[in-house]
Amino acid sequence: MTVAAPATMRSTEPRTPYPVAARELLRDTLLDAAGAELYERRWSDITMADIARSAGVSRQTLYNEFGSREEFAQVLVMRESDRFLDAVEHAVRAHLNEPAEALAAAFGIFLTAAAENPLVRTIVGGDGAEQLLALFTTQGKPLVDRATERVTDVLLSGWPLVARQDAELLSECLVRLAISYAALPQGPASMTASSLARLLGPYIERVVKESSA
Amino acid sequence: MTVAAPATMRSTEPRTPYPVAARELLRDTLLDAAGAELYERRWSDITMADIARSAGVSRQTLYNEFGSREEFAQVLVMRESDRFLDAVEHAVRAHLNEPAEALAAAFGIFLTAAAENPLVRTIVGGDGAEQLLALFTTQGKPLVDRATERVTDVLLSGWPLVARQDAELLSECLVRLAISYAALPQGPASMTASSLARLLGPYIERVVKESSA
DNA sequence: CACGACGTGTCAAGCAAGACGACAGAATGG
DNA sequence: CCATTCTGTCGTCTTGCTTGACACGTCGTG
Repeated sequence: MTVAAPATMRSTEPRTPYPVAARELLRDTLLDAAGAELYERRWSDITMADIARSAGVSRQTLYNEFGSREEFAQVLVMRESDRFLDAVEHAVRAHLNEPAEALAAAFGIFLTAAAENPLVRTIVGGDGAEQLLALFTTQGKPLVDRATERVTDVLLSGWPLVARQDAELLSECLVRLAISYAALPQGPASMTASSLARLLGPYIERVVKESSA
Repeated sequence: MTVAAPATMRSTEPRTPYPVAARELLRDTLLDAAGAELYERRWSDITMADIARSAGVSRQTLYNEFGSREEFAQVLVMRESDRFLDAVEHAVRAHLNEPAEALAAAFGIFLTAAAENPLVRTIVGGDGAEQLLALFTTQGKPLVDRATERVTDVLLSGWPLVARQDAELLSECLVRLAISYAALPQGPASMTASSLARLLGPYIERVVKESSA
């Protein structure tokens, strides 16, 4: 029962000053508003005015904060992908001893989550989300780069002896495969996950083994 | 694994508009700042300027938001007590079938949490917190009233047939006893809790029985 | 006792962020 | 082809936070 000393009261941790927190809150509120709208309408039917109103803010502030509809969508997608990466990271850390298992678990988690995620569903499933879809594919460089970087970091922190180049190659391919299967699923998530584990298992075993030799 | 659909994305729930959330955030940040300061210094050594600075805000906004040092302290204490009441509420709901047990559990939780809570510790333990102490006792009407009301609500929602008057009497006495034992502990928390359960058990059994008759 | 130092509470002026209204340009649909 | 609607931008107005100043009361010190 830790109600007695809430996290906000630990003196050692650096509490975020209000101005910073307020800005963060503003951006989050706007992104959340968009997310909520996406639950009901498709992206092409949601106007900037809708998002601003839904966040309780003027359209101008939305533009001040994000520049344009494009950029806003970019950030929205980015934030969502970060959440996926959190889950993936967690899954990998739970299987540090069996690399292939880690891969299967991470992919399983990812694909399951993706299948349920409303943002992903609206993109994959329906019309009117072409703009968003592009952010994962043709315009997806920022996303792929960032995701690759994060996955690389996870790999290197979990298996420090693996060569960075190997980790980067693996990460990028994983990210691309993840996006591909999220966009166009093939059979159940666990099946896909284990298939990929079989496919990439040998490579993983190899680089891990080499590193520990 | 619910990472896929974060709570902030449920369309049905009423998302809080930014202006409201920002205000809330401002107040919380200030209160948290005070809490953090209380970890290190005593209340009488903490200036309004300290709190404002620690929250990353000007002294004036602190005054705009809370009026005076007194009022600020009042709110601070109030918020903390609300957290305790959350814990108590939770404990009670876990023992809806055995009223006396519920009482013992709630008191046990409460006293244990109070003993560990930094705010309470600074008030009970040391000098320089007389102003805060007063808010629990001589100036404690708002706190006692509010706490009594909340406890009454919990009781009535758990045992709907109990007469409101009985619940109110019991609640007020419980609140007052809780404050008293928090301010001046007597032996271990569990001991005190069971003693009180023995003391008030008969009354509780009585009103519950009467109500179900 | 008088004095300076310090904290509270208040005020006015300055400034930055958001709200509001309006507009050009592009896309959409009747 | 015209009307509508949305995007993106601009200028003005309002609001809220900041800054600096000051009166007042309290405390510790010479």
